[in-house]
Amino acid sequence: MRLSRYFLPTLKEAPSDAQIVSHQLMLRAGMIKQEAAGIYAWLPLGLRVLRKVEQIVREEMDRAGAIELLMPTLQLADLWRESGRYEAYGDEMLRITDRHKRDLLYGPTAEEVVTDIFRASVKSYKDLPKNLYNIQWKFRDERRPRFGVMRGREFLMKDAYSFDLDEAGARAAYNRMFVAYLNTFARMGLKAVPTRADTGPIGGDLSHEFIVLAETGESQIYCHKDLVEMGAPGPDVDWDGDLSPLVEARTRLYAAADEMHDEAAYAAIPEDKRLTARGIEVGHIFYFGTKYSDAMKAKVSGPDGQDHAVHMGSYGVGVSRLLGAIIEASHDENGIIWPEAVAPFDLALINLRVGDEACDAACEKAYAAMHAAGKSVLYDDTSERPGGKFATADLIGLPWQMIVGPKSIAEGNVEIRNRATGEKSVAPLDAVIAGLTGKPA
RNA sequence: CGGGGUGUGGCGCAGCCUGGUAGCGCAUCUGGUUUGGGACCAGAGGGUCGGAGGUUCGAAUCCUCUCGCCCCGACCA
Repeated sequence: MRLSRYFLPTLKEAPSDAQIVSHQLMLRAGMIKQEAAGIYAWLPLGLRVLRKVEQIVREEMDRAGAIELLMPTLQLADLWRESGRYEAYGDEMLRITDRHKRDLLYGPTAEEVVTDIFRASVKSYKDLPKNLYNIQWKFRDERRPRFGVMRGREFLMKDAYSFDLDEAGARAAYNRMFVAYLNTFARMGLKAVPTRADTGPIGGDLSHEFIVLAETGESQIYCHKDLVEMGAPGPDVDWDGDLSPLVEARTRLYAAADEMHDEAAYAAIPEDKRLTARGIEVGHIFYFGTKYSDAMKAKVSGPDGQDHAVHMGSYGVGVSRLLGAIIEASHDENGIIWPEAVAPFDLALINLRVGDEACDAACEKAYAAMHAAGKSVLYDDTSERPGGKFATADLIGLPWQMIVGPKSIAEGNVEIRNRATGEKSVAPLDAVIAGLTGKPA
């Protein structure tokens, strides 16, 4: 993409509304524009990142055996009356009436809809287990939206729902999601700590929040240090096998947010292994038994010939929130530093002297070569001055910057700079292209 | 929802206390000089001061109401 033709409204100063660094940087980098409290338009650069994050979530869900569908944003109130949540949900639910005076709502979550879909066709235990998910916009009319996309009213969420014949099956489904979440966040360059969470009226040990460590996070967490560095199991696990050892290796170590904190258990951790930190909740998984299947009569025939209410779990990832979390975890005083997996473009190609024959030719060559190799490039072909170009490139945080100027190109060289490390080197154009594309010069 | 702020050109702000018809920086446009880390000179455009009502000869400024947005608190992907 040529910057001269792109839509990238960057800001030198952050709007005073933005209080935390990720919000400020998203606005300054031209990723989002606020339309109302907690409601944002996704500008081209922001949308590219959102799509990348979404795709990673999708791939990891698919790998774990979940099946994607897409449920509507507008749901029927009657379905929620059936589950008993229509009145209970309160003011956070955006209620809408259509021209026929029928009560609708903008879905804050989708247990009712997915249960309705499930019960309409699944009648036998032989069709289990199933895990259905979608990545769809949600709306929760928060009392106080804040921090940009971290707590928007409208937000993009991946929500998955598992259906099993019994608790043992549900536990296996839970473990698959647990491992999938570890892999998902790791791919985005995040260290997400699974912390025990409140299971509500269901009880038991099957609810975890995944918290990304970041100084500006909203949650205070207490955990065993080893948990942070334990890493993710990776894709090559036996998804149909017993994943509990992987899960237990992590749940065995203490980790809790302040509302679940147990000071005595924390004190039992060796002192040099204790970690208290701030964090951002990016995922939440839980098992809720037959709460909805009972209320909504989602039953299957079991091997015993009897009807059984299915055991369900739900698994959420705040996709749009993840962008904020990634930036909170990865930025410096100059701007965003995107992990390669989610960067909106692979390379910032900076032409320091647009109109100079040698500079233009070198940039065009690099631009074409990168595209031929399947890499995405944001080519700054504007007549902006060098200082501004560098500032913009740092602000939007692409992993690599190739700097083409008249001084170095006279010797056939360009500069290549890594945004994260700041390391620079000067080398012949072809060698730099080869390094970036993985193809020999 | 309780408490506290705030609203003046695209962004950041001053002016308000003590009423006299709107200003600064950045950005934008034109011309020129420049060009390796947010240039310089000259010129230009852009604001019914969130909205409504009131006081007054006169309101960005004072009063009333209202809307938006932000922060702190209790809840959440």
